Amino acid sequence: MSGEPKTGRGRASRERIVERAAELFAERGVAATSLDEVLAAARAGKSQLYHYFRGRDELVAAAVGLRCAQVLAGLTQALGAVASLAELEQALAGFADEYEQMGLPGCPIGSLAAEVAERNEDARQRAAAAFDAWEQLFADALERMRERGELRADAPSAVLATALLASIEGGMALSQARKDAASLRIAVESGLAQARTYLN
Amino acid sequence: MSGEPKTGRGRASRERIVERAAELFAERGVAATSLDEVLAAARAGKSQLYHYFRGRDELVAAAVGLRCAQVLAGLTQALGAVASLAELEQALAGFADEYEQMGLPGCPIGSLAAEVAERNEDARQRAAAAFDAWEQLFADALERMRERGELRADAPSAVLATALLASIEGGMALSQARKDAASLRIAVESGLAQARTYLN
DNA sequence: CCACAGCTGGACTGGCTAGTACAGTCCGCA
DNA sequence: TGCGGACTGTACTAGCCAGTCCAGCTGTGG
Repeated sequence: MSGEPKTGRGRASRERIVERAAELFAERGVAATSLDEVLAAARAGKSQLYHYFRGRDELVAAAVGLRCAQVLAGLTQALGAVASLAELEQALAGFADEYEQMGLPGCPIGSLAAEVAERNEDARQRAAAAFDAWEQLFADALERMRERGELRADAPSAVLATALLASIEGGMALSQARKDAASLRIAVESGLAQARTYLN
Repeated sequence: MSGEPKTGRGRASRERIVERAAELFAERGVAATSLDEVLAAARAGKSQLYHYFRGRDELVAAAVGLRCAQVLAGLTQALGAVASLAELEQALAGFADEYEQMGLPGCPIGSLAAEVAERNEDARQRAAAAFDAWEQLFADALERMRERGELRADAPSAVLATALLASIEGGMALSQARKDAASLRIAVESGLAQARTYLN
């Protein structure tokens, strides 16, 4: 029953499994990845998996959580210090470039979220929390711009952050389906334009 | 090998299969629906399926195509005659209400697109074409507004349409993950605000 | 009323899946 | 050295899956 590892060796095994699962789920999709594939990649056996997880769903939730944490670490790196519109523009342009270079996959969080939302409540909550955190990064950045006087005092940073995130998320969805980065770039620009509305 | 039906009876069988497949794929996801489930729902046997389709992938592509056509029919109904910002606002508010009432599923096109994009080129193209058509509905509506003098002559209707669609798509993704319609409403409002920028 | 192409029912195959069972190995500790 | 709990390798089960196969039904043109 889903025991936490109690030795360094056990912890290493558990982590190896979750890491590989997160990679494979992100790469091929959750439904399209079997436990056997995960275990082969992690060089582990069934007994390890069921020693640490109650079943597939619990592994999926853990892997989604790990993936979200990894993505958020990158986003925090890129957005955590943004305090001007120019910096935000630059960060988002970098994001779009990276995304295009990876061959226009889905959103690393959004794809998992969509696949998991109706089927695994725990995993859904982790993805939703990741969206919240991402949105908060935008809100904080906008707040900093406001404090520095770049944005007007009445700029609704929380709302703008939601709108910006939705634009980016939708832009990635369109770009993935169309295999063309143009949609994402337009969406990002539109989100930024919305913020510029409140420029001082 | 994927023969088109040559009698009314055959055509009815093929259609029954595709219709049920489209329903089940939309409801439970493509990967989570087996051919046996589709065939049971359509009251058909394996031999019928393989009489009309080369295999699963071809059925998936056909079902995605049908679903997209159905959704587009509804969208055309709602957006085809929009010629003012007020009408656009009303149509989108209606769309958000409907979406919320359905219990915040994913986007009827976007979910299929995301699931299918990396795995079934034919189906991906059909979803992408549906996005194109949806976007064109927005572009046409904005164009009508411009012709009527509501929008300035320099309003870039194609770009605004892409941005609006991305906002909506992303809003639905966020709302699905969060199980809260607020994100979608904010995203829609943001897309509209972008258009209002070009109001005369 | 027959021929025959189009269509249909459903049993069957082989491979893969999640999950179980169990016989171990490893290692800190006394 | 040997006890005991943590951990591991692997064979196994039962069920499901896509896809195959073929015998038989249907209904239309001659």
